[in-house]
Amino acid sequence: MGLRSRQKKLVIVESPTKAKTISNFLGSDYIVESSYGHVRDLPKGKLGVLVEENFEPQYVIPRKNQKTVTALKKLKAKATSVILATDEDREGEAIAWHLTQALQLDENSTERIVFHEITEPAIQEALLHPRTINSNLVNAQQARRVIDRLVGYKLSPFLWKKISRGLSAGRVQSVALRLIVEREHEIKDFKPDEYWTIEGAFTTDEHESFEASLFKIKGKALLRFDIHSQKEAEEITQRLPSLSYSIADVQKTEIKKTPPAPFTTSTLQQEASKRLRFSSKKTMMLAQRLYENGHITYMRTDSVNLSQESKVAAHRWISEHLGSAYVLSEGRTFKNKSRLAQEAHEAIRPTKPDNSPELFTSERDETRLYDLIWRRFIASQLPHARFDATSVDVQGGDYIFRANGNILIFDGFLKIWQTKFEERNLPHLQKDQPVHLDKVTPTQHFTEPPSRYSEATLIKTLEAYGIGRPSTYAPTISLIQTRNYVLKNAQRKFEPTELGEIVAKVLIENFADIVNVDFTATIEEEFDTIALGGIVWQRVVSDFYGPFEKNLNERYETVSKEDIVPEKTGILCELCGKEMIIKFGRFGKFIACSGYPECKNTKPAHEPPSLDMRCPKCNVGDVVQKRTRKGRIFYGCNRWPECDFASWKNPKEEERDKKTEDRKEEKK
DNA sequence: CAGTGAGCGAGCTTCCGCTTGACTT
Repeated sequence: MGLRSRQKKLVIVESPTKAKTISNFLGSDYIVESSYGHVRDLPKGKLGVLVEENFEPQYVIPRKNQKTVTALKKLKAKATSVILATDEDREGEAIAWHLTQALQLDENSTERIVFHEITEPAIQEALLHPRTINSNLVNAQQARRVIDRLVGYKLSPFLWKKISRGLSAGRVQSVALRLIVEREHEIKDFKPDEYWTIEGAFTTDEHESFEASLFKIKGKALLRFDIHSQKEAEEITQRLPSLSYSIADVQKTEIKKTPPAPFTTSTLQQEASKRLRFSSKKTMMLAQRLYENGHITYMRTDSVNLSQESKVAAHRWISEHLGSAYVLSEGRTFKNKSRLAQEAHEAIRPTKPDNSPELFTSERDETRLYDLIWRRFIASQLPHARFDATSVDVQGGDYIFRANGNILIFDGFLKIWQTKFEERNLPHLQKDQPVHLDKVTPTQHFTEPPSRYSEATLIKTLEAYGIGRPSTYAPTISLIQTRNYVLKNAQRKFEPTELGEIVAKVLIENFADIVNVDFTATIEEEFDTIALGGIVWQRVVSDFYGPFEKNLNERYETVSKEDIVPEKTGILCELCGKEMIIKFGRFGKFIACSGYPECKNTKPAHEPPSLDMRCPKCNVGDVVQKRTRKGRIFYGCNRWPECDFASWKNPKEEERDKKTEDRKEEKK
């Protein structure tokens, strides 16, 4: 036994599930183990970057990784050799390199293998062509890590000093916050613009009716604001009834709708939020369970690749259950959008496509998420949907109306993946056929402000800018909420808190180019140059840090706490007579006595919004709207703590509901 | 269901991106 185990080779990957899969392919000559992600990192308690010594990182093995490293060291001692088989990207290469350092392996001779899919032939093939660690790729990761550390650990203390302790800033979280804050400003500044549309109801001689919208006047297509007022709309509508109308043109085309790609982390989080109302955190927790129980492939991915086997399995399921009309002759392939997407990774899909959700029994939410993943995958291998689109122009004098018809002729992937679309039926119409205008309806519209970000749209936006990774979308969204920078309102949309507004303002005014959506994209280009061996990584860090540090030092001097949150109020303390001043805490501004700690008098800086009704409990105070620590709205008496009335429901609405109930009772 | 800050001065707060269990209430 001892002799046998000494002959084994140790293969290290990053996750235990991947280890198990590969172990099944490799048999008894190999032992496959997992590193559980990065084994070394910068220390949590200090900067950990020796800026003056060419940005030398001071890596440590965090306590929680000690056990893993000790175990791997033991296995290494018994093994004939070690093979590093982590992902073929920047982070994967760095994990491999940190392993050589933590396990005292020779980084220039330790075997490094990569594969483009986790199948037996692919892994056997990879074992035949080992390489060594690509230090350029490792260095690109070090630059990324060090810049993130410098930004985070230099900007956060600035906020502690100038605003309040415990705050944070970073390349990713601060841009997320900025997006939410700036969207709020756009909404606040929005001025609605009026415009009108004119609809006509037509009938044919055969008494078939249809609707069309005014589309052209004197050969000129109407733009959105061409009819800007009621007066303009009425001028047009007056002229229309007296004209005689006929069909000027009929165009028929076939429209194809292609199925969406199978899920990545980002699109899964978006759809689960939209369709199931799951937070990204909940989605990831459920997906992790599905993954660990072998039901789905890995849930942190930005790739839309599908293995050939999975396509074959989908093909089989489709032909058995949906019939030959739904079978594609060849599997459908999707292109990866993300520049950093990993060819070796797959989209999130069911591991056994035959396990359709009806057969699936487990916790309800888990099943619903599986159902979503399964449908999206099957749909991706179905034919496109086809529509007959008809466009009909109706002319009367100088005026042309247009009607659009849309009829589904083949549902294709829509059979499995339902999406909203409107079918609109038009009667059979021919060119030059006369029609009658029965009714003209002018409609007033107003442009609407952009909508606040939801989890879904925020993740979509961050991903589009290349900010954050599949493993960080959900944690980032949690972080800006636990920091009290943003809240989710009743519609599950993000609104900045007073604190979030102030933090964003300070960062934008003083560190504009860092909390910018383009910052990540710009440095990613630099990281690419490092990865190709075009520049040393410390040079990139130094070019960034020089100007950054200079600016930071200046801002420490020039930005005063008093400018950010002025303290003066002019109010005198009713307990001790000293002046009351504005203080800034975790929950925003509040008013406190300047005699602290002798006098601990405080009051809220903002009066809570009043419902303008008597407190139902004490009949003396007024009911006001307040928020709990977590941000949830509740209603209480303004005489608190003398009166302890509190309710989740709006007591005014409750009263009204009760009255209508009573009226119903009376009628009976 | 309803909060919050400083200090002799020590020690701490904080980033992003990999990956899962292991402290206890």
